[in-house]
Amino acid sequence: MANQDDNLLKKIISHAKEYGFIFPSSEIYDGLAAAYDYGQNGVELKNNIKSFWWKAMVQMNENIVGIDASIFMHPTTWKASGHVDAFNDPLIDNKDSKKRYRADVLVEEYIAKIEGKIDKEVDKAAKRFGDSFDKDQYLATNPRVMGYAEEIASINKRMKEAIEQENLAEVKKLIEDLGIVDPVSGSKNWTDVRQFNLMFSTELGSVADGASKIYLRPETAQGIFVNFLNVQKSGRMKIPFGIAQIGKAFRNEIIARQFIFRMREFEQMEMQFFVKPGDEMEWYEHWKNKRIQWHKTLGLGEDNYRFHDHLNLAHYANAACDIEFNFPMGFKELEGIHSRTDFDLKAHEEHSGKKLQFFDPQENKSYVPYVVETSIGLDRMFLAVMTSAYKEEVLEDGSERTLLKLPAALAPTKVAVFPLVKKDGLPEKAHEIIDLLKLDFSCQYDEKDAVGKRYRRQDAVGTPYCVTVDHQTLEDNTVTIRDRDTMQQERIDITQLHSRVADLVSLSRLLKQL
RNA sequence: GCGGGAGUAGCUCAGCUGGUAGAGCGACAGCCUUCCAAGCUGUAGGUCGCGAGUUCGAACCUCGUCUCCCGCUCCA
Repeated sequence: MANQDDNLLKKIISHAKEYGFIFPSSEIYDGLAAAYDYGQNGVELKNNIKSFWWKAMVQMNENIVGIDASIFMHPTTWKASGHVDAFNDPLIDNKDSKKRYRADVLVEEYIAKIEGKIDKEVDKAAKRFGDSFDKDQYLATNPRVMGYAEEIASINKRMKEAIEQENLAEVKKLIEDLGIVDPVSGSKNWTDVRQFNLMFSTELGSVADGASKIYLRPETAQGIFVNFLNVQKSGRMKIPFGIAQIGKAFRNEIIARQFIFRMREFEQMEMQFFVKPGDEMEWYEHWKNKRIQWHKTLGLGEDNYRFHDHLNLAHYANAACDIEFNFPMGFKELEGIHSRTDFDLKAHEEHSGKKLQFFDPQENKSYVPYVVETSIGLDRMFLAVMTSAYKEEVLEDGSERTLLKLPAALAPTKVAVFPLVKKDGLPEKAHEIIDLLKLDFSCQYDEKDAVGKRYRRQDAVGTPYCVTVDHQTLEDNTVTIRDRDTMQQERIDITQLHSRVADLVSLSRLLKQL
């Protein structure tokens, strides 16, 4: 099973490359780890996924609007969001237990042990001296306690200096000098200390002293939060309302793996829905339902989805779940739905000094709204679509075909048009048909090789419909239209072609089902 | 980071105990004119991941290095 699934991922990777969906980044220079480029078919599929999401979220909901915020944001944004403090850790691994620790935490724990010793001395002394015990005086005069205190001060000083100078070798040396052992393995077999920064930083030249270090955003959500007031005021938005955004985000993952599933540069489709405090659970349930409905409408297979409720909640959330998809490597997170409380807006109020509140005319008072977030990984969605679409079929005659059963509305090419043979005016007629269709649908023309081979080529890139011009076409203006999945053909009049195709491949057909 | 596997044509791979590269599919051009891959002819495409070393000679042996895949670790 595992092997088969490994093979499936490998096949999808090869297929994606061979047919222009996804290429390894900078391949001619040996590639760049975990970065991928979307090719000519990939970009179409990706754009179609975006479009389906955007229309489902923004166009279909009167109270949701979209924005496109800058990737660069004021550095304080990330202090407010908690990203700067929470993910700037010196990490160290124990080679025997294979456990990873925060180096500063190991040192703090060591200090805590010494503090424990001081406390013991204090307790002992308190018993000895009885009522006349003066703790402060004892701490200031007892030689043993003073020794401990000095040791703590010295460790703290070394640690502080090392961190400030970003001298990771010194941090390691400190751990070695202190003889700190792994609590699991009991060994002192440590790796070097490495700084783990979740966020990519870069320099912004023109910003004044000290503030020139800025980050590439690790999530798009903050671009929405900092624009909460702008959108609410300028759009005259009333609670409850939402702000949607599609955009790139960057995370320096410790390990980026599994094709486009976990990349350091990726694209998110997020919507933050602002609600009245107290209503958040109702809306959390609402969006759980809405989002799973969106997925199921695509028809990738209902069994391929499941919810996973978070038991350990993040610092900002009071409820959270994932929509997981059955990827080749198993069920993995595809989308997150989080009830983020008022954590973010409050944090931005504190750091910016601006009121980020909504005045409720009914209640005649202002409040900081609560937020329900839906956040889906676009690249992961792409992989989910590819995973469910990739099929190897054995046909009745024993021959095989490889095809992508993409939802028609997402397919990079909607219609391929072929002349049965490339003479007798058939190619010209085929081009006329393309001119008729290309205003609304992405089309491809192909006259090379036997027509069966051309069908297979289109199957491989997921084109849902192929139209073939034959000699009869010249007589009665009809063509055959062939369905990718069933390989069945139907002969229809050219004048009906446009409306027929529109009906089959349109996004609105899916949107109606939401 | 640790452990395992792998890098040869666009894809899948072969290449013997070392003798300076092959196949199938694919692509392109042409022939044929045919409604579901595999008819015929021709063409293009590889400093065998990269760098050293051993050797008269390295895709093959040695060392180093890079990249990819899988598992563990991390994933607000």
